[in-house]
Amino acid sequence: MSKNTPQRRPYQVAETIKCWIVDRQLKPGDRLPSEAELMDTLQVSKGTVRESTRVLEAQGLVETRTGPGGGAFVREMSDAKAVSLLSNYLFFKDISIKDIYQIRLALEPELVASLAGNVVADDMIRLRESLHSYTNPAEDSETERQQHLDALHFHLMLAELAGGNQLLTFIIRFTIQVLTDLTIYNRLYEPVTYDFGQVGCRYHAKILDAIELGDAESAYNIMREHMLDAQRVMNHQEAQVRRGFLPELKT
Amino acid sequence: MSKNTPQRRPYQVAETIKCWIVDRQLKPGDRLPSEAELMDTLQVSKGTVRESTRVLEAQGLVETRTGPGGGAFVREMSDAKAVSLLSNYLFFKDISIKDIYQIRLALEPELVASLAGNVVADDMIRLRESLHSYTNPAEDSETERQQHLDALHFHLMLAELAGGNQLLTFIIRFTIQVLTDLTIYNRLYEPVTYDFGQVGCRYHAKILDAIELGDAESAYNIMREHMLDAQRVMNHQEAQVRRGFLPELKT
DNA sequence: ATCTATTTGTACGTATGTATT
DNA sequence: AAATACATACGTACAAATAGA
Repeated sequence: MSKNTPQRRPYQVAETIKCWIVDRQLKPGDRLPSEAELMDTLQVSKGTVRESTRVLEAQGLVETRTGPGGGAFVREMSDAKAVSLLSNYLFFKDISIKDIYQIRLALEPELVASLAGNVVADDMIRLRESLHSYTNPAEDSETERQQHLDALHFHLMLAELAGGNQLLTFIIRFTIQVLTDLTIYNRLYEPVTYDFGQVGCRYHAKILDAIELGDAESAYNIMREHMLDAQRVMNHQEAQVRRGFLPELKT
Repeated sequence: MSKNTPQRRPYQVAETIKCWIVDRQLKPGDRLPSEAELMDTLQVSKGTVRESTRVLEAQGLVETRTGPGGGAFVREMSDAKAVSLLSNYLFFKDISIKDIYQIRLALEPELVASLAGNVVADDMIRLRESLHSYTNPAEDSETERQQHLDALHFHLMLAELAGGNQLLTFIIRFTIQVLTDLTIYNRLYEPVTYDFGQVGCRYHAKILDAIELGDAESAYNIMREHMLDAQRVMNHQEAQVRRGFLPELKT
């Protein structure tokens, strides 16, 4: 143990604080010691303390506020931050549209099956209303694009309702985020030889019916068909996922 | 836009550097400007530059080396880092064993189906050999535990082979990592009323056969049965996933 | 509304450690 | 072995934000 890891101080400090969070069972909102206190108890300089809090902040574990009563506070990582960090992981890897659809094909049927019979009336209404946006054919390509986004948003709403499995929700959210970004920036889905809005709407309506009836199997099967359908069209899309970082959000 | 975001300088700098990476198409290994250069061109102090570097490092985008020719270098985020960041996201969320298995049930059949007929002989041999570890019943509980870990590792090996879809690989890797940690720390799978090693081995062997034959459908079905089987046992495991952070690795 | 106290945020100077040449 | 080039760490001073009197 002589020539040990030359681990930098800021990371030692960050690890120490993570241990505190675990051991003392700190909850989101709990305050960490002030910079001055940390400097004192850990015997490090101000700069080092600040670098460690930046690390924890970047990892989504804390947020900092200025002023009296300010400081670093434990925080539950936001969905957006998690999505952003995962796209950093994929930045140098080539993810294709096909890859995204392979995952959607596997997960979304499972999702709606677990949703069947477990959606409150209020949410059912919201879901049904969202379909209006793309029941009718689009007139221009701009509203067409908007319809695609709304259709994607429908899947997002479904994912959000699966409070039961938050990891599942997150993964689906991520895939949809990728497709949404593509639709916005790259004008995916064009040229349209296939009416996504119309066909999608029919599938979505049938899925909602099955969910409302509590028919998990039907919901599963219809969603699987829907995804297979989309996948077939998408297989011609060889486009690689855009290389870019998601902006750091202020939330 | 008057009272705009009071975004902190280190984050502005980090964003700027991210833009450089995108615009100049920097690759892993490429060097960023030195601290002194950054101070000069961005007109910020040393402390600010260092804080931004820590942020990028924490997000897995760069690594830093000391000495001449040292500095900050673009880096492809390691798998371990990505797993670690995602578990930060889930830290305050309650993920159960059931949740993990719901995802495995959906994804792993899809995985082996895409693997069918696409595994080179060399890898097939490695896979087959790994089965030896748990073909025979364990004598003591310690080797039993090791068998479970080896069986999980088998699934990990499968995931690694799916070079085609790296997002899929990552997600599966993550679920297996969670279960591995649980087996190590929490002594999951005990008491054993069901012989995981034996049953698992039979499934694994059959899956390998199907993969070798290029029979995607069989591979899919067998894996699905395997997962359903495991899920049934696991549904009694109400254990929540351990709260803890993965250690920052030096790699 | 103004002041004041608290706490983070930024800048700058200096010294030390580390690896390459 | 020595000089060089770079990150790492420390300390201080001051600016900015915010809550409370």
